[in-house]
Amino acid sequence: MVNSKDFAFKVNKQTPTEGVLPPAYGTVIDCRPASGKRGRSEKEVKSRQVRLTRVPDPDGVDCKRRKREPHDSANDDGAATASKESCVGAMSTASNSTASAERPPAVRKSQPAPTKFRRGTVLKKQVDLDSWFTILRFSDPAQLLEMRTRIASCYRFLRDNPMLWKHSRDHFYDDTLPDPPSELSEFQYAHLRHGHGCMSCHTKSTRKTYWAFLRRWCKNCLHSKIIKEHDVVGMLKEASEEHMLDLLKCLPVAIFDSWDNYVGVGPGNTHPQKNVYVLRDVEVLLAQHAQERDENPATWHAECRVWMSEKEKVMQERHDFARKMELWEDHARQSKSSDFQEKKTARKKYFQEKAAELTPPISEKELQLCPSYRRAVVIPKMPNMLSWSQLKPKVEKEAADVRARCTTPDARRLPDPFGLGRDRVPHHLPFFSQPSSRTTTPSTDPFF
DNA sequence: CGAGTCGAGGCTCAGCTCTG
DNA sequence: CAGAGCTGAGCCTCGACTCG
Repeated sequence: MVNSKDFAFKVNKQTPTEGVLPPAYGTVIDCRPASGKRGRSEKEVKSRQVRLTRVPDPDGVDCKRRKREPHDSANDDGAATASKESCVGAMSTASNSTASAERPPAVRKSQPAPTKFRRGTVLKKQVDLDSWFTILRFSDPAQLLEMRTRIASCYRFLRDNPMLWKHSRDHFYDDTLPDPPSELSEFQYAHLRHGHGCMSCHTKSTRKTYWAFLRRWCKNCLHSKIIKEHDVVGMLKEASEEHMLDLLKCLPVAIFDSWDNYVGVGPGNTHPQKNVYVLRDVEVLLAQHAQERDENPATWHAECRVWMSEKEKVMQERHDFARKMELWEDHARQSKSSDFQEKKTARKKYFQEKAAELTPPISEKELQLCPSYRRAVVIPKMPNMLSWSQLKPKVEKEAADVRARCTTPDARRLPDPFGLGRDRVPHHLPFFSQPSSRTTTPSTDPFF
């Protein structure tokens, strides 16, 4: 920020982006005291935004340091314009400088200030739907889901624009997420990925989605709904012994381990893993099978195979998708975990370096004894000056406490802080140096 | 200049997942 | 199957910023 007599000139954040950059601008904030004529005649002195001009500095003299010409002072109202023109003039070539000098100063219409959002204040100007579409295309799918479920006015818009979800998904996950199967809408897909809560008993904390079943259930609900393969075979045999094996292929299947934990999408053949189905899926399939058979008894024998192959195709698509999704989740989990580990390591290293620079320095072993440090290094975020400034006073206090404890006459009765044994205290630490056998009183030196 | 707002980061805890 | 580790939600504090 540059202060120039009654004006504060703030350079707004210019985030670098791809492609052609928008013209840089700053905000001129009018700080003149509302006195004299201005204070009475003008209702409101508005701050304004102006474009910034890149000024080459061949002579090492920039616009701000330019000597003020006598005619400048004569025209105080046009000071800003004149100054701006001189900057532009410095950038212009010789050929166009004359032309630009002759041209009357262009009156640039100041941009309206961006709308400020205030809690409890309804915006007067509505944002049009095209703008919303563009904004939401680049939003986090989890955020879209939140908006669709919580904001009534967004519900229809998000419901009627499936491409919005797809673009948001592709953009946010960089095209790495598998496309949903045909039986799943984009919203349902997002709901399974980002939603929380059991879809049966509505337990809030459930997060695990069983992609083989396209459902998110808590463990209790999952176990109450599943049925083992030999029971399914019995049910199918009872309905249609002839088509039993084909019907089995029309059902979503998952693999469970010997402790009844979900392993992944099925079918699996390795012992002791077992194939598990959802009872409701079996019941629905059998009901549909019976209905189709009863509606067309004459042609059913011929149509049965077509009907089942359609079902099988859908199920195959689901299983392929579920496998891809589980692989993706595995990969995402691993990369997230290694990313967190890197951040924690960086945090540890940064805090240790900063602690070593203190007076007196705090060593790594001392840090390990500070609860605040131990808590701080498990937070999976990159360290910065702010996080260190928050940790520093706590660590200094705790390290001082540790030192005080270790030097009191009772210290020998306290648990060994390093677990190294009383005679093996780290001698490199100044405050752990062994007291002389002749001195029995604690040292009066604050740094021991 | 004080009150209000907002976002970032710290911290805790319950529930979930992983591993042996 | 149990325990360790991870994760996200919720709450809190603090500093930056805005408004009246």
